[in-house]
Amino acid sequence: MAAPNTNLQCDYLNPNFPTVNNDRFFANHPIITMIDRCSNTKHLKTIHAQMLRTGLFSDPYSASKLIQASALSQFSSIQYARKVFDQIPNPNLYSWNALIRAYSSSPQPIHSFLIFIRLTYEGCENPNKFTYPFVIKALAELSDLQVGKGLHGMVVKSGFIWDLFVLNSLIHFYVQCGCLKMAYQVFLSMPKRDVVSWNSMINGFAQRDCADEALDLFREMEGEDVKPNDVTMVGVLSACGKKLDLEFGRWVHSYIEKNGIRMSLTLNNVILDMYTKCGSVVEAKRFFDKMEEKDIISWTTMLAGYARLGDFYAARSLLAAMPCQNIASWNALISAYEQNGNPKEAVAIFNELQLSKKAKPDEVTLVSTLSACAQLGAMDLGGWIHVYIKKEGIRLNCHLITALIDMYSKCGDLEKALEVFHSVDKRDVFVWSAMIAGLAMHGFGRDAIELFLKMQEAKVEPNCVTFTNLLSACSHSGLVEEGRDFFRQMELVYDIVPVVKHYACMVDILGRAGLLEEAMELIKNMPMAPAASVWGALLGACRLHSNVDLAEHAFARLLELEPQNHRAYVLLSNIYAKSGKWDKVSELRKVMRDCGLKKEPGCSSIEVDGIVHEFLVGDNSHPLSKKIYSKLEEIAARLKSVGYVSNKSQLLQLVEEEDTQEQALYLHSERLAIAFGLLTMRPSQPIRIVKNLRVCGDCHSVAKLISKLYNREIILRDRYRFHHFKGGYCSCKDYW
DNA sequence: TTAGGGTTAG
Repeated sequence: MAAPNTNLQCDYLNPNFPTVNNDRFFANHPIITMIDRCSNTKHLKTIHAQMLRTGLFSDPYSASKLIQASALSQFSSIQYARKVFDQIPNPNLYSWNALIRAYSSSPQPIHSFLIFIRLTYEGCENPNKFTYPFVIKALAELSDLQVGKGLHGMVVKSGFIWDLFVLNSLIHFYVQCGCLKMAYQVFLSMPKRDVVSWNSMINGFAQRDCADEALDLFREMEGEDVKPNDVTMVGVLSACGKKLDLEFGRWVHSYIEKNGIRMSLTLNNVILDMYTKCGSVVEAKRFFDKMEEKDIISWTTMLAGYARLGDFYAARSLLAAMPCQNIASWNALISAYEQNGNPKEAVAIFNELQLSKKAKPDEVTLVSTLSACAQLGAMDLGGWIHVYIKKEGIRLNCHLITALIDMYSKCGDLEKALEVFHSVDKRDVFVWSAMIAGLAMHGFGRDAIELFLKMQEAKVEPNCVTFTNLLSACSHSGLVEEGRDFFRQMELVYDIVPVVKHYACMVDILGRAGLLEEAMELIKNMPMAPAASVWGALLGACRLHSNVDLAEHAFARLLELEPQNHRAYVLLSNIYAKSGKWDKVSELRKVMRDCGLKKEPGCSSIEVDGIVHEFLVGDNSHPLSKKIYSKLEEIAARLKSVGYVSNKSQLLQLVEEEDTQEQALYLHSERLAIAFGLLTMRPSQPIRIVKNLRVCGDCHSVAKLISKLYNREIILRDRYRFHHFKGGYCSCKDYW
């Protein structure tokens, strides 16, 4: 490169030199033309130095060229660009825009907005059509709806509201903030839409679980004079994946090939993802093998496909075969295990990851593992993760907060759950709903309702999950009138149409309270077909209130939907037993035997020093088995000494929990777990037990007595709720 | 005639 002509310095400093009104006066200056040919930071710094020496840097146009290269080129550095910018005496609008743009896609988009604010105060020109798209993009990154709406207002006032780029950025912004209605409103308001407008809207719908709307929009787009491109197809395929619509997905795949749409790596990955999500792992693998270029996302997508289907062997092999792993690859495996009902394996993979140090756990890893802990009732590990989060300074996002609240609630430590809830200042609908669910499952119905009111004060809109949790709170606490009110308000006040789940909750509330006729009336008037859960709730209520006729009806309907539902048989059999219809009991058992139906074996787990111990009914496989059984005998003797007589009717019934034909009551799994807890845990530690089935009446009475006789707190989670046994009482007030 | 917006895995 030739040395720059330093003589120019004299010209520029010469008072007779023409005044620079034309911004582009130095456009052809040798130093400035060098900027365009510059290919690395070192060279750019040399040019910068020359510009300072020659005084060229004081020329706004020349400075803006330098800003452009430092902020937006391939070798750009936002820190350097900022330094340059801060030295410019009078930056022109181009320089402001370049910096706003660079920050908008940087890790700190907030600076984009801060510079924009400075521009409005200090700039010698007003923001233009190139300014708004980037500052709006920054606000989209920040998901700051309030500020973004303000900018939308500024755009309207400034007259740039009809600029295609500005409108497209607004669509994207509203989508990012989850305001699909506003995004669509902007979309509809556009006099002209280009492919980016359509893409933003289609992808917005696809991302926000409105797959049908996304696909409808794609069909509409086909009727317009805008050709879809690879980005369009990414949105369309992601909608297919969400809808599990394999047939349409295949059609889209061939559409892409027929129309010669550019096959980007992203598009390839999304096709792969669509096949795995729609359950066609064979087509996915075929496609994967044919892909010429694969990145870590391709590998992880394929791995997640196997894992979701439960083919953990194939998933693990793929993890081993990957050219490089990252935390996402491990997350795919952990979350698949966790969501497939294998929480123990999920925890095992998490431990393996920690030992191997092949990747560092991130928020997703921790959320999945916390959820596995919640399922297992593994509070030691859950608490350890909480400490890890604090120690590593990991930012608590709403996902993590929700997972922590859920973990502590389901592990029986409601106080810790509440502590987490109160310690944060940002709570979304999931955080509130998780806390409501926590209070509900521990029997604090009134507190759950109170929290719901606070949620409204905080201006957080409830969703359908919030109402499921609220109704379940009413059900566990026997709050019939409140339940009826919430059920009515859902649609009227909150515009949330009740789904089957809500009806099942409502049947449960009415049924438990003995309002069986009203429950039946509700079922008759349901706008959709009653699902098994609805009949199950009614059947449960019939057991509580010994209504044989209605039970037989509910049983028949339930079996039409789920012929293999063994719990239904057990429930009906118990209803017969309670009414002394022993012939019916044996008849039902014969049917069960003939159909090869076996009841799920009762299983209770207890975590001691970070290790989860599992006990099956009548289990003697535990290394401390002998000690456990002698402890049980000691317990039985102490119970007898205070006049306790076991509930024989529980023995005669085919109890929902265990087959008492084979096992005496004191072999119920929760009793083994309690005995083990008494043996191994410090007296100050509450005994926390997780059971897969509902606790039986006799074990419930025994647990109450043990809590008094041994002065121990026992916290038992069964299939439906929590029981806190303390001083001879249970938190459920025997209403469960 | 110095310039821009939209996309995928967990």
